[in-house]
Amino acid sequence: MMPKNFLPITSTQVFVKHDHRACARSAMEAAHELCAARGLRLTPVREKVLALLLESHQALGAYAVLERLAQAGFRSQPPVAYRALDFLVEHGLVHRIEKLNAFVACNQPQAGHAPAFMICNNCHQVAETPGKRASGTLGKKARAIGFHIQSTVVEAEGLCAACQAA
Amino acid sequence: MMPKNFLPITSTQVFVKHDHRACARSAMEAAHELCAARGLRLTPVREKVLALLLESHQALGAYAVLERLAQAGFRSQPPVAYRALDFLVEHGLVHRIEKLNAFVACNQPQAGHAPAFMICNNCHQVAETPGKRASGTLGKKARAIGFHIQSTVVEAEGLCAACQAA
DNA sequence: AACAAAAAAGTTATGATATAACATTTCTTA
DNA sequence: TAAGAAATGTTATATCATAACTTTTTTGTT
Repeated sequence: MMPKNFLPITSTQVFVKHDHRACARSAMEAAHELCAARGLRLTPVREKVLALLLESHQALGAYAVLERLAQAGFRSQPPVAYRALDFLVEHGLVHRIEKLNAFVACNQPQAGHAPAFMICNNCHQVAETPGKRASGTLGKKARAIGFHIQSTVVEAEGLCAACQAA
Repeated sequence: MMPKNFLPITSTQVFVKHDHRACARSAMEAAHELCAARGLRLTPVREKVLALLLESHQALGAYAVLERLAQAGFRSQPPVAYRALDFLVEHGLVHRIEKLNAFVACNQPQAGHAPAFMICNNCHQVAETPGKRASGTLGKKARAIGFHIQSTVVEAEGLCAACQAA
């Protein structure tokens, strides 16, 4: 179950000013509920990594995460960050952005199997949009040649509305 | 101009048996003509890297390319491979597959600005399909929020028809 | 409570991918 | 043929990621 006050942020909102405290808090609550529901353990490192990623809508590299973990008193070897990130990605609480070799918190843990991303090259924020698997040209082509899609990467780089204006 | 006998391979053909000699040869001819037309220098390393990638429809990592270059008598420092790959990618003769941190030769150098890829997890071949920039859900969403797309990454992993059968 | 099994975390080491920076050579063209 | 541009040579290092093994913590069972 989602928290009663759960209001998933939409890609529309990521690039504009919003109540980020509430945005991060509700995502964290959703993560806790999802883990409870599935019998997963959101251990201190895992929760901390998620919290770090929820601080902004920017993607963080594994070593940036690691640095912040160390500052917070956790161990500072690469596997510490990678294990937590792997767990969070595996359960859909965090997404990997291939183009950046970096990670963003998921806004709607319950929703998407095939999210797409918009990456602003100026403010470095990343918006997620819940897209369906292979809805477009690619999906059509895949069906045409009998290719069975298991996972997709869909990422657009460009400029968000605010950064175009400036 | 394309060579008169230029028959771009389509994504349909990549995953099935085809005359690969002809496929590679025509792509190389197309590359030469494209470079001639744009005043670009397809130097020996660059041509060799393209030839290596044209040997199969599998993606090669930069260090795999480097190894083969060394075997062919070229220098063996990373920048040798990366510079050639950068050149080829910049001019659309080769594409980078983000999911694999690897590179594939382009089948239709003249065509695409926003290609999409199907990566078979079994035979490791990669098919390119010429998709338009942001034709689907993502493009619609981007327009809706005023996000200006500069480039896209669209990659699907899965199983090609032949590998599903086996 | 005591134990065994499983999961997570600690630790060391290394592998894989990518680029910065500067020197030298080759090509182009005026 | 000299100057500038482009490409290549070379050294060093930055960045991203995982293998492999040990120890600790948690969980489930008796």
